[in-house]
Amino acid sequence: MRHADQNPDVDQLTLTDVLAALSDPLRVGLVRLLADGEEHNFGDFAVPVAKSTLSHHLKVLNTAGLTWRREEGTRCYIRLRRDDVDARFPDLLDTVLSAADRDDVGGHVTTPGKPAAEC
Amino acid sequence: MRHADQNPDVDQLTLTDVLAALSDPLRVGLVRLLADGEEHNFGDFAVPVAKSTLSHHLKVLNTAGLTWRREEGTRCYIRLRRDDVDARFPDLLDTVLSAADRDDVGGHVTTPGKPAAEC
DNA sequence: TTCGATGTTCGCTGAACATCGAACAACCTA
DNA sequence: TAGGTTGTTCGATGTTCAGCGAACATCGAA
Repeated sequence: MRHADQNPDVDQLTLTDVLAALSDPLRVGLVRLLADGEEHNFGDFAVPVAKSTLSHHLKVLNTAGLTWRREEGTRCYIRLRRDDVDARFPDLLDTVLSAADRDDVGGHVTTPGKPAAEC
Repeated sequence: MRHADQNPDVDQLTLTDVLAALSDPLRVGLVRLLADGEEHNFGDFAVPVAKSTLSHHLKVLNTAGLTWRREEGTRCYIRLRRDDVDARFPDLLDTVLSAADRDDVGGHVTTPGKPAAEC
């Protein structure tokens, strides 16, 4: 269940890798969901692709340094690496997320039932 | 000398296309040079690739909506579409250019002799 | 131990992309 | 008219990428 090179070091992040990771609508949709700051796992993403494809996209986000992942038993929890990305590329994530929200980029990425939370 | 679909309309620009165009170090280098706001042509770019490759990259930037091009005789003048991009995706270009400057992304893209200008 | 849930990895495919050199078109100039 | 300059387009080549299903590993629960 482990990736070869997970959670790269902050100073290994490159601008072009981050931009490449964000140049796919599905991945932008994932990042928008992750932008709540919470930890998520696969079940939290309702995407119109096979689970192997979802795994691939989440791996791209992780190796680009956009997400942090942590394993617990058979689940892996994923969270946006906002502070690290902000430290490395100030304002980039905010700017992209704002634009993505305005245009609803990756809007086909939703959450399933998600029981209204806050309880 | 004409491209099929040049200078796309402002509201045709998509976030992911722009980010994809900016996910290549060479193209980021070109954009950094273009960030002076001036018009440039091929001769202004000293890049370590064949001229057909340079043509390709400039076309990618143009179809993504990042540059404006204008033909005059046998030369084509290229300029950054900063106002349009800013209108469509506020702060994005500034943010990316700042990060690119800090990391010197695309630093291998330079200007040749460039006779000190301002005369 | 057996089953279900959760993700990863492994081929595999078709599409897209970066790169080159060569050929071409358009224009300017001598 | 003959060259030279400027940039585009056209194969060709090799790489990367998105996508799938199938197989696998791991864990918790029955």
